[in-house]
Amino acid sequence: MLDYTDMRILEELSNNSRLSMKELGAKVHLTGPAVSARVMKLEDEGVIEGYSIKLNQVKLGYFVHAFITIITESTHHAPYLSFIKTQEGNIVRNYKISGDGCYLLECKFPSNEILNTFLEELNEHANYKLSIVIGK
Amino acid sequence: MLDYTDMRILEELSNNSRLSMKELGAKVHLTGPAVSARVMKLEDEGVIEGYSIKLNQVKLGYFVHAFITIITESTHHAPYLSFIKTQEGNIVRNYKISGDGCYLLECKFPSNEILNTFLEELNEHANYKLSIVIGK
DNA sequence: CTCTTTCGCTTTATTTTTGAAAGGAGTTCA
DNA sequence: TGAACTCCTTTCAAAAATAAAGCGAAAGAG
Repeated sequence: MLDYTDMRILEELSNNSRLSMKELGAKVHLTGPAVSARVMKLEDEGVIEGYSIKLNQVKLGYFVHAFITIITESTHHAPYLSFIKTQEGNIVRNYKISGDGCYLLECKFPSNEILNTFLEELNEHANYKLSIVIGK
Repeated sequence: MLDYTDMRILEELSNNSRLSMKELGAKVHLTGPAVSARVMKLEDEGVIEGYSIKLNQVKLGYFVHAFITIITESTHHAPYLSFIKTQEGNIVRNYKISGDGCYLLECKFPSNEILNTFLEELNEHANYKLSIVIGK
């Protein structure tokens, strides 16, 4: 289904999704129209879900990056879920998980103070375990 | 430093980094050359770190997505770190964290069998707690 | 207040890229 | 052998990017 050239295309677009079709073609030894047709096929098949940018969160003012394991006390998660919907600016992703907790929440904050406020509000809806990202 | 238009640009490029400068300009009420200049400035400042694609991991054959909290027994992490370097295809990211563990490892696997093999090898270098991603 | 500089934008014009269309080579299958 | 299909290249018109020139508002100096 996906051949080596397709993998190479995905690799190159992962590194730089703004390559022109001509440049991308040169990298994978195809002409512009040929590579363009393959990319469109990958989009249609849903292999490529979208095109995005990598942002420097520190330069956007988010100095704190954290993962929070959520343990909801009760069996209904709605209060927690509606709470995080009010916190979209700080939330990167909310993964439903099996294992040690119900959710794994990846989030970002401008400061520890704001993280602290967040945690206090969070604690009204769920228990948590906090991991601050130090590197990489 | 970053004004409202810059934020709008980042928002639009996050949704679709392959917009033409002309289309992007229309969305933020600028001409092509004007947006292009702003985007180049955002790149030079390092706010935009790169352009990438979102891939459907399931369609690439990765059916299992997991977060693994790593607890290294000894104080030197080198054995663990060199082990994960041999596993690049399965590893999305390795975060150094404070909190419950030394690292948080995000990874993906084609099957539970391959995850199992990975865990057995991992266990030679570190203890771990496994969380499988179920959704979102 | 006026002159000058700077900044950010638009307009214009050239170069480059995209994308549609036509056609060719290799493969499969009857 | 030849029809149908796939995947590519070539060609060319339309669209976009890019470089350059110029405009107008804001800031600073005399």
